Amino acid sequence: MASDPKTELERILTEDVRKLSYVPIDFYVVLERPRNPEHGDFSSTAALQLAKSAGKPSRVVAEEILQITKESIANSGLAEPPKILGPGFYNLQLRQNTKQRIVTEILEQGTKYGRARDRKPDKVMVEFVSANPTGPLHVGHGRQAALGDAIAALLETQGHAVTREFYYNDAGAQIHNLALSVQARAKGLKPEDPGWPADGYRGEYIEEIARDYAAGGGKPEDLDAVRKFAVAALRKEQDADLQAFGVKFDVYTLESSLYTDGKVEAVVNALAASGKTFEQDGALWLRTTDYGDDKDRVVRKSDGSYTYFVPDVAYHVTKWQRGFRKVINVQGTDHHSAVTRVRAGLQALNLGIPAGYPDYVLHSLVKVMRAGEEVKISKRAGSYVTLRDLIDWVGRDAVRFFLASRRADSDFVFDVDLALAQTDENPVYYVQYAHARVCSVLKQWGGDAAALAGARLDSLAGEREAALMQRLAEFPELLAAAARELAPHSVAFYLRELAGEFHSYYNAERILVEDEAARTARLALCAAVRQV
RNA sequence: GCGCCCGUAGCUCAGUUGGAUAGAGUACUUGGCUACGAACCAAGGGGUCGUGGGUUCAAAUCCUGCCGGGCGCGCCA
Repeated sequence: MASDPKTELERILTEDVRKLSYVPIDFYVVLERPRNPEHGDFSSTAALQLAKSAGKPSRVVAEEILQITKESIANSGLAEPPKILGPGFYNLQLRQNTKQRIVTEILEQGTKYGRARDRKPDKVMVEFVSANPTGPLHVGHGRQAALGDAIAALLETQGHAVTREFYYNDAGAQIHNLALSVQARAKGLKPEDPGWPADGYRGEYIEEIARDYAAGGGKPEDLDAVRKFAVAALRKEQDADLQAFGVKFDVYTLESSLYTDGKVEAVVNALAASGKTFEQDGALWLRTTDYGDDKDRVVRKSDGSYTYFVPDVAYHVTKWQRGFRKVINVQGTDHHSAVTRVRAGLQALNLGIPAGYPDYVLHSLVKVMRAGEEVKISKRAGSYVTLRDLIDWVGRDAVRFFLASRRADSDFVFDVDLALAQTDENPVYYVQYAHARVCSVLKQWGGDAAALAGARLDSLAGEREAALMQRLAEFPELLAAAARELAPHSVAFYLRELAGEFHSYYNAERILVEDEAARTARLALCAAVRQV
């Protein structure tokens, strides 16, 4: 199985360069892609790195590298003779037919192109959204849904078996609060009235749920029935929102199940047995400071109940016990204090869980702008903008693309007017348009697209064609890096660039030219772009 | 006050084992449809990379002081 040109060239260069007396035996030559096309397709800064230990100017080292490698490069047939530029950059230009191979490869591999060939043994979980059923999903949940689903998909491209999981609190004080709020509404109270629950939810949806509850014959006095009805209604609404957003989960885990299954109690017992706990003021504490926390944490309160921290640790123990050796939690930065705490709890249990388990992708909150002002409320939820609002305003695809196309930890301003007024120039449509154009030109051509994999590609020698082919060749490496860094935004940027280079090519060159060989070669290139 | 994160073009943002002249989109100016989708393209102006030091062949990137912003600091969840 032939490796890609870059890997092959790195191997050849590394082998040769190590023959130089001053080069360490473990030195690797790494090829980078220069921004400036005049610097070739690949470059190495090996000479600059080695100059010091060699005791020679970097330019001299570069010349020596050039001499010792030029024969192997020529024999490989992959690249033109190397060149030295500037202070000692070693630059390689691929031969035309080396670049052209990528088009055939993409068309032969189809949907497999860019994906890892081998299955990874470790099961991976991505936990995201995990909204409590106390209200409609907000834009922050939307960002999590877009990020989490994209991260899961990225990990799948690398051969991992990925589980998408949603965890929610169905038993805590917030749920009780929800029940009291709906009950108050069912009794005819309004948020402004005396007797309204102290921290009650005030959104319009509370009134709707109360009305539906009464319409179904429910009695306001039966708080347990109110709670069940309200939770079911909100779960249903959240599920509908996620479906409208195109996100599906494999597993839902309820916090209450951790209590009923004895998982929470088991964790408390294990922590107490670990020797890492102590009693103070009638409460049981865990020395999380031993694991880098800034203060110790209460495990069991003086009234005998547990803090939220305990089921959280118990939940992550179940992830480990279910065989997930890699777990990614997508959460808002407002949860970052939980990171150290949860990891500390897991460490204290002595189960062999690594110190950095689980991974976290923390995202900043989304600020929604409309008519030049920040939108902080919505009709339905009251105190925040809902995911449903965004979908209704600008459409599902645009919202997903936007929310996943920014680094998670950057603050994000979502300007609704911009997305609305300039729908045509939205990046998602720009990328989709490139795909549509390829489909259209293939349709006009009317030939058998499957046969393009066998097309002769010699005529693909133009500058734009070379740029496109190189961009296409980067895709597998890009996917791997994006998966490794849990950074789906880099895929969005890549697609923007690929689409841009395609549009530029398409405008400059006619695809359906008279000459048959040139025509099929160009169509093959277009089809490869479409595939990626 | 302490901890984590952020500060790059008017605006929204890329730039991650430190590399060559810091890039896109948007907005603005100008040009391009009798040929494959103008939902597009081509060209132009726009920068003390918050700021002062340090590390080195090389710093937007690493270290550090300061300034500004976000989030978190409960026997809440």
